Amino acid sequence: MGRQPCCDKVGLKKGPWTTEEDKRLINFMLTNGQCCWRVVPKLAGLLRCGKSCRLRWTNYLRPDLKRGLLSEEEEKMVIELHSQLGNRWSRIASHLRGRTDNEIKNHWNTHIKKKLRKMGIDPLLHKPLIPSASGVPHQEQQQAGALAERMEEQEKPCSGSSSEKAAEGQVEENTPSTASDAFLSKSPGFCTDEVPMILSHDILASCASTPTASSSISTSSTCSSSSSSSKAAEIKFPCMEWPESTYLWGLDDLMDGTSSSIGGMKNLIIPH
DNA sequence: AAATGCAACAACCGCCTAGTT
DNA sequence: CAACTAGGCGGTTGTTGCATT
Repeated sequence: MGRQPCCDKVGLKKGPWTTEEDKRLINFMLTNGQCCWRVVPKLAGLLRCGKSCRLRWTNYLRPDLKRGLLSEEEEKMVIELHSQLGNRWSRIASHLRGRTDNEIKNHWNTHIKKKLRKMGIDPLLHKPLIPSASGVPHQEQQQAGALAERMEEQEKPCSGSSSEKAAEGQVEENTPSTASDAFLSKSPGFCTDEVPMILSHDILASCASTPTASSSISTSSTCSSSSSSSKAAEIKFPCMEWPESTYLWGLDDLMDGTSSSIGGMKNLIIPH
């Protein structure tokens, strides 16, 4: 037989996370680090499934996350990476320090898509939009098919982790071939060669040492449109950035009045 | 000031892959 | 090797807050 089921899904809570739940999860993660998600809700005293905890942690509670809108540079990077990788948000996110796949996906759907369309660039294929009599949906359908073919071609040489490397290699080696590529190439100094990969030891190192790029950048260049978020940005916290909800209950509360929990952060293994 | 519409984003759902027994 | 699950990913939906009427 295989593993035990992740959760019985009976009596589990759904919907938005409460402050209390966030607090419990953060406390647990700080104390124990990331382990088997299946046991996290049980040990943390949460009526959530492990999947939900993982999502909440990776997308919102992780201390190394940047908050607020993507900067112009980040947007360019996303467009460039999307032109090469398609909707592979997690892979795109891995090139952007402190950003999650969910965040990038949302930003793409709400901001970048519109921007590109306004500029006459198709957000799917990164090529100039061609007005067709049959309407956009049909056109997009064709383009989606073309993209799929393109992606397949990119993936052909190998599979699994090796294909991942291949895709990344292509990102670095490809010359501008699409409209958005051309647009991006107009921006001097932007090059995917310079895109840093986030490795777990980077994160750990940044938490353990000096304030990171995320803590210095996010408060200024990526300030959120919401007033509450900018309120959160006013509060300084050494070497890591916490979401607004975290600020609300106070650091003493969160850290349990000890610095040992921060030390515990060193043991965290953060994916991406 | 209230109602309505829209935009942004957090969270869920379902599928896929890799790992375990 | 087959059966089964955990974890991860991408698509979609639901909720919330803001802007406009």
